[in-house]
Amino acid sequence: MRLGNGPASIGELAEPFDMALPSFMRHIQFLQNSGWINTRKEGRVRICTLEKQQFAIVEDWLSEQRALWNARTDRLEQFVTSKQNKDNSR
Amino acid sequence: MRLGNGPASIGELAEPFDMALPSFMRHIQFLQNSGWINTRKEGRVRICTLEKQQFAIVEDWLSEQRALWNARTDRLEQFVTSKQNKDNSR
DNA sequence: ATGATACTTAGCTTTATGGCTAAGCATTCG
DNA sequence: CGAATGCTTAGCCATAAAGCTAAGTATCAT
Repeated sequence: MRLGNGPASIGELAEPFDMALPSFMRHIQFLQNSGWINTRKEGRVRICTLEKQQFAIVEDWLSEQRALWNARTDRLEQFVTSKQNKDNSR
Repeated sequence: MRLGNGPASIGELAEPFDMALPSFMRHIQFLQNSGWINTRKEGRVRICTLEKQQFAIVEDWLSEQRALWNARTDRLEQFVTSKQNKDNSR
């Protein structure tokens, strides 16, 4: 959430958490390895930024999947409905 | 992905995986506790279905967050640009 | 040049995770 | 009724995760 406001240093990100810095760093590294954030070193400070494209990718994937599911559900409902109509018309 | 096609039994879902059934069950339970799927018992068979709303919630959250970030970035760019203009007009 | 700052690295400990087998319990088939 | 099927429960084990402290390194400020 914090990174949504723009870049921040490790120290700033870690500050609200009751956790030793090395422990916090591993979370940062994990997020970077997973492609959610990027980091660069500015002097002795490491700056973190959000990898916004990654979030766009996830959103697109979700959107696509849901569209597929819904299309399938629609076809199923259509089938059930048409079957009902046939039965009713007997 | 399989559940996107419609409901399926534990056995059917587990079949492609080289994993003992109890182990697989824990994955199912985890997904259910996390709200991604739902299950019901039909005779001795347990049927799993996708909790589509959950995916919609995530998609909405992502969409909202990204909109916020982009709005902020836009304002930042606008600020930088307007500052540039002032500097240029001296 | 020294001390302070902001991470980093190394190494350790505790706990959680993810897997297994064996045995149990309903439900369905013959 | 007895056997087969489809999970479930119980209990165990190996490994990975997530934390810590202590010590190290590279900047920055004086």
